[in-house]
Amino acid sequence: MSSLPLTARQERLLRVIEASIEKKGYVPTLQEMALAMSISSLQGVKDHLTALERKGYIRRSPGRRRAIEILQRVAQPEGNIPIIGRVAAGRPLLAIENQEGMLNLSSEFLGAGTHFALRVQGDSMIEAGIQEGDYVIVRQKEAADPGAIVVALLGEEVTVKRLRKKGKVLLLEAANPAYAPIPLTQPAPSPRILGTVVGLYRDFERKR
Amino acid sequence: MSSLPLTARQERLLRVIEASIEKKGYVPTLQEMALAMSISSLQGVKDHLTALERKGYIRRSPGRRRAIEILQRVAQPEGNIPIIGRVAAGRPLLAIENQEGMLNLSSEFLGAGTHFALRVQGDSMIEAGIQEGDYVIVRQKEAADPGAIVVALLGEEVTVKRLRKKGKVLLLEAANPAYAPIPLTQPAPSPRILGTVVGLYRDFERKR
DNA sequence: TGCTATACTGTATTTAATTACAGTGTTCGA
DNA sequence: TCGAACACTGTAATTAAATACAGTATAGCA
Repeated sequence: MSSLPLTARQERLLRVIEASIEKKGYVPTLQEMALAMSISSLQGVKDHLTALERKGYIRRSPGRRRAIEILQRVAQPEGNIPIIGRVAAGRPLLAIENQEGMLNLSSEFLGAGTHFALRVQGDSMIEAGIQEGDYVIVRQKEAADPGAIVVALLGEEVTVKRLRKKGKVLLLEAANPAYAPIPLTQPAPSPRILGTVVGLYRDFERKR
Repeated sequence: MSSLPLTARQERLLRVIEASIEKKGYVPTLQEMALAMSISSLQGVKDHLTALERKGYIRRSPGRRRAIEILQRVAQPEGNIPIIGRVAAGRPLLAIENQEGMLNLSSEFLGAGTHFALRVQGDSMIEAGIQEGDYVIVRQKEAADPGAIVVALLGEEVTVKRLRKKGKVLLLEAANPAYAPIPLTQPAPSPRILGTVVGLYRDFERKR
């Protein structure tokens, strides 16, 4: 499925075309592409298009105007949230190897920032209405306000907890009396906040 | 926001254009439109486009080729679920007047059928992890299997309940002991099943 | 050292696609 | 009954936009 790598300029052009389709709904002309790429000759653009076609990213119908079909996108469209499987220590959180799938949500519900989705394991947040198997939608950021539901990394494990302030210490508190609160300042596997939970999706059909 | 009504042919053409953009990623030519509409003259197509522009559904850049921007769609794209506000008796469920907004979800999570979303009011399903303010995603159908969570119309009111079979009678049962089960055969405001709940979305940020 | 890919400039040519013009017939409200 | 919107046919003219051709320059590989 994955094709030949693109050069910086080729990727840039593909992004220009994708942006026009996203925003306007139609493919830009070579002139418009040249303008967006700061290339003065159409041939320069055409060469890039030929390369993009050869590498399998687009398909053109020779002769026809503005007939460029995008076969493989480079920029993921707005509101497309990767579902993270295992969070492997060392590897960056949003590395492709971690991704299990995609969840699409209209951006009006999301707001700004980088988001990812995570499947909830265990029943530690059951009293907050978050069940095992639910997908939590997380906005990536290192800090959070007390009271917010956060996703934290504890060694190799990822947990969903509520952030609490008891006096001067910040705690990760489960919404289940069976679990003890964890102070953020805990040594050894020191907790690291990955982001705050901004949404939740539950699938009633394919839940095992 | 809502524009002038379209004639059957005008709506058909708009759907043809939308389909091409959805499938191919680019606007069809007048020739292609004429072929899809079974019109032999380009002028016929052009007349429809002029009408579509006058009515505010598309925007064209005169002279430029394939520069049609769709301002208002007729066919909602795959995975776009209308959020129903009040369900007014008499009016069809999915009438535009009822719609409060749109929720976009990738179709892999939805499956086939017509879907709509509904904001949950009250705490009758609290023990099933469905809270007030949550959006339930509903697949429209009149019947449902026992055990499924359904959306039912009770007179003027819409409720989310679990369908149960007690002996021979079907009951609408709340996941909250404060509410009594309602038999489906109840007279007067006879319950009508609108669909089954297939998903749930909770927004942690704009929840009042 | 020659070959190939990348990354362009600049002008000329061609044609896909829109636009223009001139009609026909129907329906429908004023 | 008359104008206006709708729903087309058919041909000719125009042009937006893709193609073609002729170059320049750099980097990397074998």
